[in-house]
Amino acid sequence: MPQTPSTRWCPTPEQVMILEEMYRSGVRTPNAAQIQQITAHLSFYGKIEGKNVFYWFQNHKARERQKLRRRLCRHHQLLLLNNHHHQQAAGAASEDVSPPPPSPTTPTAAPLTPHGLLLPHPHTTTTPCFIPQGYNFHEVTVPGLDLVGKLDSVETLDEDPTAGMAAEEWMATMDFSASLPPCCRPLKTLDLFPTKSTGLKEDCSSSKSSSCSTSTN
Amino acid sequence: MPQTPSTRWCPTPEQVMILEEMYRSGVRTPNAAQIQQITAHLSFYGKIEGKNVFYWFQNHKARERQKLRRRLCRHHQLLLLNNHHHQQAAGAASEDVSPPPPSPTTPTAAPLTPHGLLLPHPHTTTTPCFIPQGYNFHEVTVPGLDLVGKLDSVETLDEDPTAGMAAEEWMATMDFSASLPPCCRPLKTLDLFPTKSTGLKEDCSSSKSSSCSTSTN
DNA sequence: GCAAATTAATGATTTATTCAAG
DNA sequence: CTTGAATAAATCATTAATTTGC
Repeated sequence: MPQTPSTRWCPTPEQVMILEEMYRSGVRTPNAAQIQQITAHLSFYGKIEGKNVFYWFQNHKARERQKLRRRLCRHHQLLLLNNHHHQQAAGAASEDVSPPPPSPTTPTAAPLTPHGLLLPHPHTTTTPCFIPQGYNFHEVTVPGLDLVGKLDSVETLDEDPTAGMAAEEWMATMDFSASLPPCCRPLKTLDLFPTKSTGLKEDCSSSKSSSCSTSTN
Repeated sequence: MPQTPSTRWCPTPEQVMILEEMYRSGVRTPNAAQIQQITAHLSFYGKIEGKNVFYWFQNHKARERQKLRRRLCRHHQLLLLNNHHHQQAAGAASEDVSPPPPSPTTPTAAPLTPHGLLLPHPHTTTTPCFIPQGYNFHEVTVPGLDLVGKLDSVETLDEDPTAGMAAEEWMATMDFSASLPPCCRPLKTLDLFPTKSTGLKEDCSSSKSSSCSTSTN
């Protein structure tokens, strides 16, 4: 018998297909209920857990972003190079970089508080490379698709407790604290247990400069 | 009646005290079972959920690290300054930087827990600034404490499926996919739903240089 | 004293980074 | 090398402290 329980989830092609379709349709950070539904749906095609769905979207989102970033970076560098060498090099970009919409009238006003005060900590981070602030590569919601269905159809609660939920919060929907035996309420003494040792990282003058640097590993 | 449901958890002093005590005792990233127990314990003192415990440890860990980092930074800068000016300035440090023990013969062996368990992946990251690799500021386990108790006492399973679990994984312990009504297996069509728009950030050549830079606002 | 205005803490979310299985 | 899994860092957002003018 296979004694290797295969520690990690191995998605079937159908599962991947469906997940990708959902992603393409705009799903990025499904909430608890949505993850439940997706999981239930995909479990028809193979073994799957909620956390698999959760991680999949997390990873896919991150890696799409990273991919795009890399592409834009390459594009940028090419442009610089071309500008430098004074060559026109029409369609030289090796990959079709989806044209970043300049977002003509992005309100992105300065961090002015409703009180009319300058914010002490301008969260509008330093304008990256040349990526427009509000540019989201895949937020477009293709309305004609019905692979991705109404995920919040069950239980049309009016109060909808898990309304704005997203990401990790889904883990909180089931308050399992009630699933404990009633005997462990005042649990007077607890023993200590080991923890993972993670040393300090980061520097005083952190200069990450990581992304897009054609890592030659 | 208070119509403000108070979206976020407001820990009671007792809860904070206990959590801090646990942290001091070495708890850093409790796993699902541990979180369950802690939650059950703390729920005696006030409303609390598992995710609150999870977040608390996450935040506390991060912020302790950050605090220490800052202190070390200041210390470092002071040292540099003093070395530069060739002044001895004995105890000039404005804050008591917990002296990073040079640990002459720190066996800093792999993260071996008191239980004799090897931790999954030590994440021995790139050596930062000047912080010794295996230096964990609060990993010391004070053995005489019984505020923190044996958290993994319930259910001494032999197979122990959630053995090396930690952090977010606790959310996966309850495979709620089974808690769904059996009717929703092949869920043929799902409707799309809106997602939060989160734009790109980060740069190609990111140079944040944020921390420790005595911001003169 | 107090209440609006700010600031500091900190709970909650999202993003980036890293590890390692396949 | 791809990608599932896990963790850390960054960020957002709300509450508590604290300040400030009256």
